[in-house]
Parts: sequence; C-alpha cells; structure tokens
Amino acid sequence: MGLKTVKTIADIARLTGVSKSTVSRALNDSPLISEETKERIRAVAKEHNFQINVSASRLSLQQSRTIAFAVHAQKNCGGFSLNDLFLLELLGAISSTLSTLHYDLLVANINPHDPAWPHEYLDTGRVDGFILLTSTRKKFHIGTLVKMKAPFIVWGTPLPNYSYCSVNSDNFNGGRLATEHLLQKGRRRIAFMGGPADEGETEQRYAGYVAALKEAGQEVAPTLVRYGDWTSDSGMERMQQLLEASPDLDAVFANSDLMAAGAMNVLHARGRRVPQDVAVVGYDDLSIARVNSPPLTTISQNLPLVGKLLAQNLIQYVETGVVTNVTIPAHLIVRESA
Amino acid sequence: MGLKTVKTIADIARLTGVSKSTVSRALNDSPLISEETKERIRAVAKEHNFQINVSASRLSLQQSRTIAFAVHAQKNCGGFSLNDLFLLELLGAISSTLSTLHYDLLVANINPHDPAWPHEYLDTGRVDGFILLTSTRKKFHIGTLVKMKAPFIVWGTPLPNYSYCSVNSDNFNGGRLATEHLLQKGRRRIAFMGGPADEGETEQRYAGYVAALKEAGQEVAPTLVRYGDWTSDSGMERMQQLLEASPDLDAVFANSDLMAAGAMNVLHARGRRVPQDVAVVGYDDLSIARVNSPPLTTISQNLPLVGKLLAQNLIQYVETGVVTNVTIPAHLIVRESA
DNA sequence: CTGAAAGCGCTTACAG
DNA sequence: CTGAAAGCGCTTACAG
Repeated sequence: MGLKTVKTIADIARLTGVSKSTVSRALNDSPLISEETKERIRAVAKEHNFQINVSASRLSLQQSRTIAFAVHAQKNCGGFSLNDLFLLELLGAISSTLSTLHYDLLVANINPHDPAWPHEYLDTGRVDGFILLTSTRKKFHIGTLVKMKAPFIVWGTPLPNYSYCSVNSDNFNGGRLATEHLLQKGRRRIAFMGGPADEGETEQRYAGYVAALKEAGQEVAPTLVRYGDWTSDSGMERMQQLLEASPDLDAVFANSDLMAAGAMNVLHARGRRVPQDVAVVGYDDLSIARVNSPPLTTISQNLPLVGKLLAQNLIQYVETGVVTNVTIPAHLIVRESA
Repeated sequence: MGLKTVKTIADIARLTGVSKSTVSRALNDSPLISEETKERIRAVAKEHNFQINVSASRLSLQQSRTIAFAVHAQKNCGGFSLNDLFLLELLGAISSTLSTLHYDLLVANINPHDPAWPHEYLDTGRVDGFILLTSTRKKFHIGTLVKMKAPFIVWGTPLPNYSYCSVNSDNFNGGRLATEHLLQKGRRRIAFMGGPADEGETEQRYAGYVAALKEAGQEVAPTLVRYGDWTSDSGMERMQQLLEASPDLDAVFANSDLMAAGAMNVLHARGRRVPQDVAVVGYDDLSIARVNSPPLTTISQNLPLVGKLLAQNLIQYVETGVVTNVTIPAHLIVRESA
C-alpha cells in the first residue's frame, strides 16, 4: 500500500552495496554466496521487512508454486454444506503441508459439467497441479485431466488403465471390519448402505461386507442392500427404503458418517433405538461422529495423513514426475452406536 | 506441459499478423481495437486454446487479483472440523463471487498467535486483500491488519474507533427474535448460552435476550446465563453447568447451531425431551440444523448473501477505497426443537 | 486504430 | 564469490 520505500531487490542491493544478482542469490540461500554477505543482506532485508515479489519470481521461474483444490458443492445446494465436511476436514492438513513445502493453496470451485475447467488454471500458469476431491463425477474429471496431461492427484481408488497419482484407503478391509464388528455384536440382518454403486470405494466396501458375511456363513440378501450418494439426505431416504424392504433388519453399515447420521434420524423417528434395536456403523470418522447421539462407531481413515499425502505426493509428481499410488489402512473406532 | 506451441501473445501476434500490443488489447477487450481485429484475434486464440499468462499479467499490472481467506482451525484440533462448518458454508458463495469478479481465492491457514502473518501475503504481492473469518482472536487480528493498513473485510460487528469493511448481521434482533419465540411458546426459564462474552455478536444477542425478557415482564437470572466459544463441545459443557445451576430451566437459546447440537446431546443423555421438556433455539441456520433430530429452530443470517457481500465489498475497497459496513437482517426459522 | 519500446521485479547463464 | 545483462510474458504510454 505504498507505505514502504524498500520494495525490490534493487532497493536492498543499493542499501547493501551489492548487485541485484547477489541479493537474489542471498535471499534464495544460494551456495554461491559467502555466509557473511548473506548475513548482511538478510539483516537489511529483515530490517526493512522486505519480501520478494512472487509475481516476478513466478514469471521468472516459470512456475506458480500454487496448487488448486478442485471441488464442487454437492448438488441441490447453493454452496457447501455439512455434506462437504469430508473436504473441510482434509483442508487443514492439505494447506499446512503445502505451506511447509512453500506452495499456495487455491480454491477452485469448478463447474462439474464443464470439461474445460482445468484450462483456465493450468494454461494461465495459475497453478502447477490439482488436488481432485469431488464427491461425484470423479471418473469424468479424471478423464479430462488425464487427457490434457494435467498434473493431479485424487482421493480414491485409481481407475484401471490410467496412470496418475492417488491416495486411497483400504476399503475392502474397512467394509470387512465394519461388518465383522456387527456380526460379533450378534447382528444377523445387516444392511449395506453404500455410496454410489459405480464408485470403486463402494464396490470394495461391498466386497468386504460380502466376505465377512460369507465367513460367518451368512447369505447376502439383496433386500438389505441400497446405494446412495454419501449425503445425509440419501442416508435418510435409503434408511426408509431399507426399513420397508426389510423391517426386521438389526444393523446398518453406512458408507459415510453423514449417511449414518441421516439413517439414525429416520430410525429415531420410527422409534427404533440405536444400538439396542438397530446397530449403526458409519465410515470416515468425521468430527460429526463424536458429536452424534449416540456417538457413532465408524471406520477411520486418518484424514490428517490423507491430506498430507495428497499434498506431498502431488508436489513430488509436479517436481519429479514420480507417480505415487498409496493405500492407507482403515481402522474400526468403536463408540456407542454399534 | 510442453504440448502447446502457442503459448504467448507473441505467438498469437505472429499467427494473426499484428503486434503483441494489439493482441494484448484485443484479448482485454480494449475499446482501442476494431471489432474485426478483435474477432480475428479471439478466433485464433480460441482455436489454439490460448490463455494469458497470469504471472506476467500480474507483474505488469502490479496486482495479484487474489484474495486470501484468512482462517485458523479451532483450538485443540489438528485441522478443521464440524466446528468450522460456518466457514465451509460461506466458502461457496465467496469463491463463486470472487470468480465472477475475476479474482482468485487463496486459503491462508494462519497462525493465530503470529501478528506478522499478513506480511507474507501482502508484501509478497500474493494477495490484494483478506477476508478475515476466525472464530477466535478476532480483535487481535483486526488490530494487526489495521496497523499495517492491509485491505481486509471482517465478518462481525465492527470495533469502535477503527475504520474498516465489515459484514455483520442484526444480532440484537436475532437475540430478541429467538427469545420472543421461546416466550411465545410459554417458556419462562430461558437460558442464554452465549458465544465468547467479549465478542460484539454475543453482547448484542444478549441485549436482545434481555430486551425480550423485560418486555415480557421477566427478570434476567444470572444462573441462566453461560458463555462458550461457539463449538459443540462448549455447548455440552455449558448445558451441564446450566442444568446444575438451574435444574428447572425449560428453554435454551444457544448462540450457534453447533452449541445447540451439543446442548441437545446432553439433554438427551439426561432424559430431557426436546422440545417437550426443554425447547432449544440455535443460531446460524447451518445445514446441520435441518439434519439435527429434532430439526433445529434457529436464527438464519442468509449465508450466501454474507459470502457474496464479503467478496464484493472487499474488492470494492481494494479497487476504490470505499469502506462499507453492512448489516443484514436476522430471521427466525421455526422447525421442531422449539 | 495500430505498433515499437520501455517497464513490471525477479532469476540465472555467462563472464570474470 | 560477485556482477552485467538477457529474459520470463505481459501492459501501456507514447508516437504515428
């Protein structure tokens, strides 16, 4: 805001009696510069609260050192809502990891139906890569990013026949753990309330559910299976359908904590006690799980770690081209709902 | 990523047979250029999927066209949680408004105890201004921003003796509406569960609470008043204290939906029915209010409008220096909890 | 209406 | 270890 007189490395150079080159190198800690010179320059820079201009630096370096967090609000909402809590809980770890690595975080609230959205971020040099975290249309977005050879990383099971960075969790095991826990609690009519049927996460959790049932000598009943879209609203709807199709169900394995919360609302309204009449297990271990009443038994995926890996591995890819696909473990967190 | 051969305005100039100046002006829709020339240049640019390099543009223009969303996660958490839902719900409107105005949104996850944080955003030319939305230490941050003459806008009651942009809601009326509603429902022992006692929002809502009680000929009982920090945890704690201090209370006016949700957890656990035994009114009308069971009666502040105004008025200030302080109305949303 | 040229503030290959 | 100079890709005052 025009207050400072020392605004460029040229000013620092003048004050220190060296060249701009030397100032630039000193502030970037180049090994070419002697320690004494560096010290002198740093002292002057600090004294005047000097900060390097990033637009100039980025132009010269030909990189933005900025990552876009590509998201879009859940359908039917003007903006973000409780249904995007997953995204929020990841945000802290992503932003702090990026800032440790000296990258900025841009929020790209994309139009889910426009396949050209990456252009205005990438071709403008605004960002160096994308963290893709959309709850729906994931395959579509991955397709467009792959096609334009954009650097990106995704939360979720990698699609076959494509090569790109991803972080995902052991969904098969998560599904199995949830189901085994319910079986151990003596439940025999365990409903599966999945995410979208065509997403890898859902498929794998379903496979884990089936495996656990089979091991226990139980059959899989189609009337006990329904798919939603991760939201609490879909949890309510599916719960109603499940209760109609299978009034005798005694447990629900919901594929998200939000769906579990929605399901529990319906159960309460219908006079079914949780966990006495119907036990409920969620997925994600979002902060809402603790606050829920009763507190939700759920599958935890260590979101701080997920956020850190998303940031770290994307930057590694941007800087070195190394493609990383990591799978993190899933844990059962037992609370009161099951 | 090195795929494109047409990357600069010089390339477009070559292809079109005009100068770089003309290309630059045409793409920026300068009135100096004839429509035909513009058309020709735009066609070539579109054909080659050309996008202007923003680092160069920003350096030349001496502005970043980027706004920082300055936030910090709630204490005691590694990252963001349900307690930051307010922030999330504002994010959609802020980011879409900014993008309409051709500004980018940067997430600045600041260290709440470091008063120097704005420097690395402002003095580096990273951003042109800040949207300040921290649930705590607001006064502290405002002080540092004012001192360094940083352009910013705040959600909340403006502090006296300072001049800066703000968006806030009619908290007095909100407090009054909530309390009047409870009085109308026949409640006589209405507890006030405030946000931090030293924040303007809390003070004004308390004043509205007192005004409504006085009008109804009721006294204000100190044992019915407690202050928290907006979080669901503090809602649980305060509810316990209130029940101990005033076992006969029949209503609670919580200053946030999160506190209301926490309070309801405690009420459920103690066997008090909502709303039959204790009526509960929240504040904010976050998406959790609808999902709560029973759905929460609350005070709505039209968050999409808040987000839009925060973005719009900050940019107006950045571009013209006009200081805006707006107050938006508060509405009562009646659901089932009161 | 269009163009040549300077300038925005950095970085770095090249020369010493 | 240090400096002069070119270059990153735009914008725009100035000249025509």
